[in-house]
Amino acid sequence: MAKLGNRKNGSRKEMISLAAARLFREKGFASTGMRDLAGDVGVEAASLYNHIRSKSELLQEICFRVANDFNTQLQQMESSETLSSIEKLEAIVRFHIDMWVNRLDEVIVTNNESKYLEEPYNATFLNERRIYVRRLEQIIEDGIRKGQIRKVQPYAVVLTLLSAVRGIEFWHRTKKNISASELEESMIVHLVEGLKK
Amino acid sequence: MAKLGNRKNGSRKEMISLAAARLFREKGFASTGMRDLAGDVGVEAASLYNHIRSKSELLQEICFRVANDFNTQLQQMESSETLSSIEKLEAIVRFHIDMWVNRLDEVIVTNNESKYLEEPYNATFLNERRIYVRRLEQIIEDGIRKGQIRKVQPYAVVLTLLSAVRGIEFWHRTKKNISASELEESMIVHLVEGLKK
DNA sequence: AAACAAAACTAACAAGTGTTAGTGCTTTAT
DNA sequence: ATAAAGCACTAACACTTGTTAGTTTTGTTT
Repeated sequence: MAKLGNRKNGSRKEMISLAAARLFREKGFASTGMRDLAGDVGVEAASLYNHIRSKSELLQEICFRVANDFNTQLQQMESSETLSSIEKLEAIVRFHIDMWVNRLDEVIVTNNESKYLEEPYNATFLNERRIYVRRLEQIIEDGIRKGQIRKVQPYAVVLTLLSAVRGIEFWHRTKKNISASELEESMIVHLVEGLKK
Repeated sequence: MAKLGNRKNGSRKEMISLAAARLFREKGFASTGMRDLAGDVGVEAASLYNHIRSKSELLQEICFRVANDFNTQLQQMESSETLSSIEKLEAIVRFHIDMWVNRLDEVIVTNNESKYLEEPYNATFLNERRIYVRRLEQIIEDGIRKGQIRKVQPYAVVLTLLSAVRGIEFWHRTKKNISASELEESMIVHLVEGLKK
């Protein structure tokens, strides 16, 4: 018998998840058929079900994998005792930019298609997002209290930061005369520099 | 006979378009069925076709109506001879915020669902967007040349500005202890103030 | 009241949806 | 070699999709 977590098994499942992320991004979750996905993987639609439980499961794995990566990095920043609030914020924004540059498919799907998660996953996801925003607000509030950050509306700033990096999606589409690192530096200066006291 | 452009006719079509915008936003274009839409309007699905040509047409009207409103306002700013570059930019960002606050359904559909436009509408739409970005870049380049704006990467700044305001979507979902005008001022300060020389 | 069009209805269509059942080939473990 | 599991296949299911045809009801104009 082939062991569970086999190399072949693993890579097959990964291939499906990868193709799903790309298709969900390009065509949207609802418009991506299992026959589309199967075609991309090079297999009949029914064969996919030897590797996955459902179409929904694919979306769940993508969304929560991404959410988990964001949460993990945030926790690392929170637990740092050497970084200033502004340095934490900058590192977090850089991480977001990095995710949007290097894992575009998954991140876009997580942002745009998470509403198609079945309950209770959808509710859980929205709740996790709310908490994530709250934790970012607290870093800013901390910074203001310690005199490292200008007096701003923490919630408004968090909304702006999280959304601003979504512009990278369009940068991907029309590769301009600007590199990823130039874009990153420009965004950091524009978004974070102005918060310093 | 009832005249074309009748009050009843007009309001019926408007009702359909309005309901479509709301449903397309909530459920996505692909997941919104004509039977869903008909149910919201209070009519059978087939009856919709006395007022519209197709589901696609509804999306086209929403997307190009919004695009047109953005283009019109941009043109007004471009043709101003009294405003400085930074003042133009601020007015444009305020207009974007205003659209995201007051016409959320249409704007979100335009942003998220335009990919479902049929050709050649999709290509036209993407092209119009590209041109819109280009024109914003030129305002920034102008401001830099005239010494009114700091030396920044115009393209990166435009991407950041256009995307940052998308955060308003989440503000809508979870009405926080912050008003629309507070949010607007906060965003303007965060996004535009830092560009001044 | 007669005429006419606007706009609602029912019924149906062809195509596409995610998914299951059942079968057999291929690979791995004993 | 033999048993077991992995994995792909075909065929089919129950359902939903956007849309059309044809008919009847509603409302306005002459």
